[in-house]
Amino acid sequence: MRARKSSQDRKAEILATILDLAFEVGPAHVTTGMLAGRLGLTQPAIYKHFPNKKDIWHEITNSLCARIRENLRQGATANDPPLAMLKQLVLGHLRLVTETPALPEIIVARDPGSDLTEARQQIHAAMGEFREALRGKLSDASKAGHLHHGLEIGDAEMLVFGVIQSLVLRLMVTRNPTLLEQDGERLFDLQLALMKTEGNPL
Amino acid sequence: MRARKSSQDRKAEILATILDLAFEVGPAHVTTGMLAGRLGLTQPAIYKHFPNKKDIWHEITNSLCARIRENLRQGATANDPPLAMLKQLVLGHLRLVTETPALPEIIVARDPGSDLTEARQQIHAAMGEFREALRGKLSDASKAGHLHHGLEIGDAEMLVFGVIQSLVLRLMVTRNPTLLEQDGERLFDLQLALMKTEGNPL
DNA sequence: TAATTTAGTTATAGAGCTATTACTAAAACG
DNA sequence: CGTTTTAGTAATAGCTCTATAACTAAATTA
Repeated sequence: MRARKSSQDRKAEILATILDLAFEVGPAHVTTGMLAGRLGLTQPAIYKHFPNKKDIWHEITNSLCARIRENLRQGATANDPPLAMLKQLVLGHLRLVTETPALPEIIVARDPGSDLTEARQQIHAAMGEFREALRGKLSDASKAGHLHHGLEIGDAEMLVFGVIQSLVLRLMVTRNPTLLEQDGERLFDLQLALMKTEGNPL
Repeated sequence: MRARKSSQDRKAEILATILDLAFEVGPAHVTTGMLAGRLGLTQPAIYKHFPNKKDIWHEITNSLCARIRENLRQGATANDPPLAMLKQLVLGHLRLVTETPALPEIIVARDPGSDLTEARQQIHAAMGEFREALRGKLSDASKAGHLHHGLEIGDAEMLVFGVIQSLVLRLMVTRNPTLLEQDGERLFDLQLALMKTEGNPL
């Protein structure tokens, strides 16, 4: 019986650790035993802080969705030109993924039980709002004449989202989050330069 | 004791079914029981055809890698202009994913045991060759002056791969492979039009 | 047609995971 | 300081999954 911590501290530790483990072994394969082991506890100790595993994911979900939407609000309130706000949205999201590389793992996770089903659905919903926000900024930019006319907004959104996806898949394969933001900014600027009205930008 | 089939037929059935299930529930969550159930057999029947689960994935891996590389060769042998060959590579890969939507699931799968580890590694290797091939075609096109000079080949590769990734993630979220090829061709053409030397292409 | 092979069955060992129960001792509180 | 609360433990029930063993009957082969 060692190192007894306050419930609040321990809960926070558990939530942070489940995200670490989710990135390492995949969200669906994080066990209560692993979680406890990493915290130097026995497996049933987890159940002093959460009634069941699903509820741990529930809190993770709320926190991640909140952070996705926080980024969304930042992009929405500023009064910059639409393409600057678009860049803020994209780089903000890449920063979130860099800080929490478990996020894309959760997005593509499959789970046998229903522990992660709610998490996945909620995060998909928040990501849907993110894509809507991208679309909104692209639409504003297009109306302001900043993009090639004839460029469909839906297609532009797919291309911009593709920049993010390309980087995120590389993260999932290499397990290395460090290059995301750096390469992200360069690629985003490039993709946008290609979509802008003014001629040869390179 | 019903419907006894030849070993060859049954093996093929098992391989086809594990891919179906991998798309439905995720590769790591396909159980021998599920597999047998879908084929109208009992769970241990699977072990009359494969010594263990890992070996089923091993055969799946070989078959998928072969198909990835087959597409690669088609793109390599033709004598078309480099950007036409690039398009062939990309659309060929999207066709493969449409026919076998479990492929991206395997690429991002995490498994607790080591059943899928080899599969994932081998497929990552084949996908690395695919990206190398994209890079090669883009390099040829660039040298022939078909692309904006100043466009880094590595960046161009990320953007083209991003088109694929954007579509693949949508597939994983919507579970609907039907739109891949159709939208794929349009988005690829668009991305390439933006990267081409000749001015405003829209 | 009789003997052999083998695709299939039932039963079960053994491992890992979630969650509960009963107990223990460190904090918090009066 | 004594009582209460609660973060922790050990033990274990119950479930699911992989794989093996022993057996059975449908095909194949002699």
